[in-house]
Amino acid sequence: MKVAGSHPRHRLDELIHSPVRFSVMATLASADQAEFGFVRDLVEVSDSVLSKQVALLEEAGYVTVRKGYVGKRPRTWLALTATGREAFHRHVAVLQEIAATAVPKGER
Amino acid sequence: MKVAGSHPRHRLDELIHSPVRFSVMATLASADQAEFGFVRDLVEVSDSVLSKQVALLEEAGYVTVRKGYVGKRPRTWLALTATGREAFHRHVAVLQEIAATAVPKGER
DNA sequence: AAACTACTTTCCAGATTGTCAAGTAGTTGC
DNA sequence: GCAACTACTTGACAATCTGGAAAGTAGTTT
Repeated sequence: MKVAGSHPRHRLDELIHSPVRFSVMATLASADQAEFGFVRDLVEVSDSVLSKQVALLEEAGYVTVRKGYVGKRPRTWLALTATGREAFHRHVAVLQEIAATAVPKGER
Repeated sequence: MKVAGSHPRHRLDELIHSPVRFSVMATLASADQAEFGFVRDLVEVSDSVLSKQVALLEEAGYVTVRKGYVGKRPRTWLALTATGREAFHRHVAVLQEIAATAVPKGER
């Protein structure tokens, strides 16, 4: 039965879909936590872009930002929340679902 | 060795990344061809959105648009080009590569 | 001849994204 | 002790991008 809003596309998480945020989430998903500078260099974004995108992810409750020191130098650590991890996995599952779209023969 | 532009994110195809176009490409990837109306209903977009997005994919050489008739009613068929199919598969591979980001222990 | 089908195109408003420059807060070098 | 530097953060701003609404096109049916 065909229902409005049933295409998996509607279940994509817009916040995660942007390439930068997707990459940041993927990075954090593979580690308990990561330094701001490490993520910035790995994902290859500017300080300002990472800072702003992380603020959005934090607002959404997907990422936590912890500030501390390494010696006397300030350092910021990023980590996924449980919610963020779930949202990321769900988003990836939806992408796969879309990518694997199967149109039955006869229909087209 | 770490090189500028090496994060897989830079290899995402911006044209394919948009949810609507990604869904359209996925649909076409699973069939030889599909009717405009079929794709519109499956992906759940308006005529105008599908028409515009398809025009972009056509310009890029990813999709071909064939107009014909079923009886006396006009009908439009969409299909991926070989280039479009490759671009789609490459894009999906890059998404998987990002999703599977592995940060070595010790680094973070 | 008016309505309808199957799109296409234009106008437009709102949201997103990135760059660049300036700001903050504390630290180090001369 | 003050200018420079580190590690971000914030603000101003321009460039898209996207989608909705509505009008347009071309041919068909009632």
